[in-house]
Order: sequence, then structure tokens, then C-alpha cells
Amino acid sequence: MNYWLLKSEPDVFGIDDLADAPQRRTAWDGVRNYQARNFMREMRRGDEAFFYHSSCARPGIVGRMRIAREAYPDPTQFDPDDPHFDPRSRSDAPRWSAVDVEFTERFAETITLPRLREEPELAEMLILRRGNRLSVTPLTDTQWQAVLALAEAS
DNA sequence: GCCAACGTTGGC
DNA sequence: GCCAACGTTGGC
Repeated sequence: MNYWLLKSEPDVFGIDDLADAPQRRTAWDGVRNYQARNFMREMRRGDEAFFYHSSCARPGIVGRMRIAREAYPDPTQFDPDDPHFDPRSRSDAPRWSAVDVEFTERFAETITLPRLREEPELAEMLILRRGNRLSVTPLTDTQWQAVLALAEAS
């Protein structure tokens, strides 16, 4: 079992959108960073992930979800009308991957960025490291449990 | 292969 | 809206 953290801007797609989606499930697509893509390719069905709201009034972790389908070619890379269209990606050698995720839980309170930074066990969490902007990052078991404990305490 | 220019991310 | 940090692009 692996643990992940996925960022999304709530104005574009937030955890409520996931909770309201058909089967409470959606494609996590549009990722256009190689390191993030490589992490997505490591994801296995059943892995768990936190949902992080970025670029908003209260950035932080708002809930969790489960990987429902492992990496497959991201359809948006071939769609000229999609903002994530990549004209240099070829259908016989897709450059970008998507996974499907399934809603698990919305936390009662957002675990805010400053709150996460207060937690000694999370000091090494990748999104807290200076300058790290990756939208897909792995978490250790310890980090996963520490965040869950914060969620339950709120 | 170097590196300057540019675009993007994302917190504040 | 600002700006630091980072990734990508493309000329050489």
C-alpha cells in the first residue's frame, strides 16, 4: 500500500466536485510534469491519497480518496480543445498518464498549511519543502498516519 | 551540452 | 498582484 498527496485548485476541481461526481469517481488528468507523471505510474489500485486544495483562500488537506484505476494514457493530451492538449504527444507513444480516483472522505476541517508545518513528523513532507510545486507526491506511512491523526483531532 | 529567456506554480 | 522557485525551451 502506497500513500500519495494530490493537489488541485478548488476553483477548478475541488473535493466537493469529487464527492458529487458519478460513482464519486473521476479521472485525475491534466498532469504535465514528468516527475509527477512518474509518481502516477507507480500508483496501484487501492492506494490512498490525500486531496489538497491549492491556490485558494485556505490551502491545505481537505480529505482523502483511493486510487481506483492505475495509470492509462491521459485522453486530454490528444484533445485540441482541451487546455492540456499536447500537440507533441503521439497516440502510439502517449507522453502523459492519468489515473482514476474515488472519493473516500471529506474532513470536517481543512488541515491548513500552517497547521501541517507545525507538525514535527511532517517536516520532510515533500509539499512542505521549499520551492516544491509538484502536484503529485508520495507520503510515508508515518506522514499518512500523522495527517490522519490531525484530521481526527479536528 | 550550456544557459538565458520564458512560462507556470502557488503562497502570501 | 507580487514574486520566488522551478521546469522547459531553443539558440548557439
